[in-house]
Amino acid sequence: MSRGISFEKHDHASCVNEALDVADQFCKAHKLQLTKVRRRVLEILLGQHKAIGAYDILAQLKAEGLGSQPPVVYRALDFLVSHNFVHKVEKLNAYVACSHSGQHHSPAFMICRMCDAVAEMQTSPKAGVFGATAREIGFEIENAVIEAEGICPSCQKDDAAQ
Amino acid sequence: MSRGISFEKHDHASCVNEALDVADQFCKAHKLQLTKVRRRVLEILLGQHKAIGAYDILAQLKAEGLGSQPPVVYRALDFLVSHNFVHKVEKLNAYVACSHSGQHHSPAFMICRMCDAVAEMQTSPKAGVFGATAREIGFEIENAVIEAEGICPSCQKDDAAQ
DNA sequence: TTTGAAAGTGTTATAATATAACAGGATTAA
DNA sequence: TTAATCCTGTTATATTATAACACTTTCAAA
Repeated sequence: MSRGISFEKHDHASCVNEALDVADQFCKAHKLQLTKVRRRVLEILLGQHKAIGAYDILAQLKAEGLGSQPPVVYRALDFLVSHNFVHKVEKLNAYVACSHSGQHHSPAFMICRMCDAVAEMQTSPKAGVFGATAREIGFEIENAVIEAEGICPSCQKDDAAQ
Repeated sequence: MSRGISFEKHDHASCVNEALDVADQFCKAHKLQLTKVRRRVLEILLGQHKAIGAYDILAQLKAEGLGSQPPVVYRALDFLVSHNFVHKVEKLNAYVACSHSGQHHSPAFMICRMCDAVAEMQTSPKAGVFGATAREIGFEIENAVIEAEGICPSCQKDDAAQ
C-alpha cells in the first residue's frame, strides 16, 4: 500500500487501522505506553494526508474531552515524534503521521502549497552531494530536515484544467 | 574566501564589509532600497556565523534606537530573505546571513548543535534521488528546505580532547 | 520642482506556536 | 504493597510572528 509515499488515492480507513495496529504492536514490543491521548493524537494525524498544527489537534481533543491544554498535545506529539510515529514538518510548524511507523529512518517531505497534502519519502542524508560535502569539511550529520514545497500531481491537473 | 561554506576561520571584518558592499551594489542595480534598518539587520547577521532569532536582532536594534517593535525587524527580514541576502533556518526559527548574496540559489545548511555555527552550501534539489523521486510521482519542486544537524569539525576536536 | 503614488517605518494590539513548573493519578517493577 | 517512574491536568508564561492603521520618506511623472 505504501501510505503517503506518493499522492495517490487509497483505502483510507484501512490504512489508518493498519498504522494503528503497527503502533500498538511496536509499543507492546518496546514496552512503551501508547496511552489514550497518544493513540488518539496519532489517529487524528493518520486521518489526514497533510500536516496539521498542534492547536488543531488540541481543538479536536478538547471536543472529545480528552485534555484541553497545550501541554497535553505537545507531550503526546513529543512521544509520537521521538518514536517516529509522527514527524514534524518544520516549514509548516505542523505535524504529520509517519508512513513507516516505528522504524528509525530519515524522512523527506513533499508539500503541496495548493492543497497542503504532504508525501513522505525516505532519504539517506549521508549519501549524495550533500553527504559528500559534509564529509569533506568534516561535519558529522546526525539528522536532516528535507522539505520540498511545490505542487502535487493532482493540483497540477486541476490547474491545467482551468 | 567563500564565507560560510565551511566552518573555517577567516578575516571576519573584511568578510562583513565585502558582503555589505555586494548588497549595496545589488540593491542599487535592482532599484531596491537597502534602508538603514535593513542594512543594519544584515550587518548584525553578518557579524555572526550562526543563526539568530528575530527578537535577538530586535534587542540590538532597540539598544541602538533603530526601531523597537517586532514588525520592524520582521519587515527587514522579509526584505532580506526575499532577496536572498538572508535565509531562514526553519529548524531553529532563526535567521542567518547568506554566503552568496543577491543570487538566486538553493541553500542547504549544516548546523552544529554544540556551538550553533551554521555553514551554508549550495544544492540542486531537483538533482539526485530526491529530485528523481519527485519527477517519478509527478511532484513539481519549487523550493526546498535542507538542514542537517550535527557536530562541526571544531566541536568534534574539542569533544575528543576531553 | 511639485505632487501624487508607492514604499517604508512606528506603533498598538494580538495571533500562533511552545514550554516551565508543579500537583496529582496511573502503571510498573521490586 | 509500596516505592519509583511515567503520565496527565492545570496555571502561567515564553517565544515567534502578523494584522491593521497612522505617518513619513522616496521616487518618478508631470
